[in-house]
Amino acid sequence: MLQPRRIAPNAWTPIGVDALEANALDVVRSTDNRSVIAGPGAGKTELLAQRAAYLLQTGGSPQPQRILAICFKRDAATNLAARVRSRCRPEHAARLDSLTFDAFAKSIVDRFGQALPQPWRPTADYQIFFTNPRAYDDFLRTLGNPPAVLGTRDEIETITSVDFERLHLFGAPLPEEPQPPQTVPQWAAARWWKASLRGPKGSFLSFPMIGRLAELSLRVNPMARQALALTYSHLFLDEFQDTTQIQYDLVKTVFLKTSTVVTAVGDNKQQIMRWAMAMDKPFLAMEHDFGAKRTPLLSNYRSSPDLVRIQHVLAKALDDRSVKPVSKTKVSVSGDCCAVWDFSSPDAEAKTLAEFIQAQMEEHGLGPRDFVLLVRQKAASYVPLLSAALADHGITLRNEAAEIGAVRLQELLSEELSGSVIGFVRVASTDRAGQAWADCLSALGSLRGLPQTDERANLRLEREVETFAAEFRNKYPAPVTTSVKAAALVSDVLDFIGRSQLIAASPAYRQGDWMEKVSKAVARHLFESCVGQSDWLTALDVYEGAQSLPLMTIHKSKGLEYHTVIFVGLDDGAWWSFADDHVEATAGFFVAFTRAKQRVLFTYCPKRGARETISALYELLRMAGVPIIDAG
DNA sequence: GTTCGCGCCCTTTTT
DNA sequence: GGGCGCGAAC
Repeated sequence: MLQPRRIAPNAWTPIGVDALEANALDVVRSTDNRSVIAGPGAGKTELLAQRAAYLLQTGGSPQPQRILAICFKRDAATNLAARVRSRCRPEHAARLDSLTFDAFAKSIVDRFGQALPQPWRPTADYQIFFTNPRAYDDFLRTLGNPPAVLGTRDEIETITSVDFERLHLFGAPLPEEPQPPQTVPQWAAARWWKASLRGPKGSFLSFPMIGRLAELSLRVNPMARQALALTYSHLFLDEFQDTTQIQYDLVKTVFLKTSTVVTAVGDNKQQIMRWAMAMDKPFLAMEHDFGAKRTPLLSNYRSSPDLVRIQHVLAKALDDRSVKPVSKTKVSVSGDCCAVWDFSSPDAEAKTLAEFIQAQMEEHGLGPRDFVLLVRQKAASYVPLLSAALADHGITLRNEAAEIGAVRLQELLSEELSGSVIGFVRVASTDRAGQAWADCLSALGSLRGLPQTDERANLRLEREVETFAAEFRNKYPAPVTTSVKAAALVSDVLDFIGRSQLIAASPAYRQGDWMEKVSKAVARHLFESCVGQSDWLTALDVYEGAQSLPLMTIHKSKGLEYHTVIFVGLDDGAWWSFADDHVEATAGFFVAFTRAKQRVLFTYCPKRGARETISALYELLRMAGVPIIDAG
């Protein structure tokens, strides 16, 4: 369905959905800054997708201006871009830049970083590293004595890695001219910056550092700043509750007091990244600084009315002013939509759950991907018992966080390299007219930088792929049987695509040995997925987990939805952190609960811990009328 | 070799 | 809060 080139604003209607609630439509058509606070299932990403379509199709974002959408996670950025592509003409969709915060900040440093004041200027070929608290501890420990006028070595010992990162390294925007340190922590922070910017092998930067450098490089470069603000008529900020001070300062420097219209969406009740430097009250800051008008969304398109009622009890505990959303779906299950199941042993628990899931799949015509097993932490430790019991009922369990060599399964699947290899295996084993061919050709075309209009080049490419597919079928007629063969397959595909093309499309592969690590992980996971499979398409299903029941942590489940959520282990053991920060832990509980469309089950087993520390969570469930059932 | 005690890790995104 | 690894002490 090709959308028209231009639609009059008053003739525009939402695309691909039945309707949008009044407030959502108001935000879609808004011309002022907005902060959209909306609970789970309210359609926040969908709202942004519709707004992008509206602005692009009605000329609200006039040519040649663009829309900048900044998300927190890669998959969210990809997802938003895909939704807009499916609703708009290609030339419209191409005017949306959907990026992660880190990619946005890096692009600024790459463009304007060489114009930074000399003391802050990184080398042009800077490398990226990922921080962990240990890195700060190690750095502080190996630091020499501070200048005597500032203090002593002992003072360094008292700096915690959290304070060092949040307060001393990134607590405030960088000054144009580095100031002489007045305190020992300031001296240590200055040493960190210097060591990172002026290393023997060039600069080594982390993303928080890149964020701060990006902000400074625009602050000292008004021309660049203005050019950027003029490029973007509109700015979208997704998952705004997770915004860090560094990211917010960057947004302010670029877009404050410009004509760019800002739309920030998120949900304070789902703020579970505070320990990762998320701001305290980002929406209040946005409303204060940008004069953003708060617009709540009041519908829940995900969960049944029964679940929404219970969700509201939890929501009240997180924010006593929260308003109960209106459920837009119907109940489709019988029995309790939510219950706590008590078990005498993890063994009994695994058996009962496996039986229940199989029965539910049959009763409601569901697949394994309609269910999720959620845990608070250490997913791998739950795997042995559960996967054995599930296997007895013909269900395969998949730990989404399992490590395949250096790469986590969930990340592996979103890697360009993995997608390419899988794409070629699919092409070689499916009909020439199928979707796989079209996807593969367009992906390869853009990797090689072929313009879509160059018919001759595209035809040549098509013939090249046909030849390669024929060779491939010859060499790998059936799923690979050895890990050596799997590695050879991956290598063959990479040779055909061209490693340098892949690197150009995904700069991350230039970094260190990341490409090597991902290739190895793809080969290993491919080999493991082929075991016992007689045809390629089934093996690919195993690779992608299309027929497996997912197991993951709450954090991983954010943004996802399932027919039935089974939370395993509602006990003090898994929720040890509840005592430290019960607000963030309750937000985690809320995120877990709100993934469900129809049913939420919690399991408890005394062997794993008491339920004293988290009695507040049980009290919330009791208040909502959720029964505790002795399940065996 | 075994045992004790201490400290650390749990939840994570990002080119 | 509990489990694990590591080094010291026996």
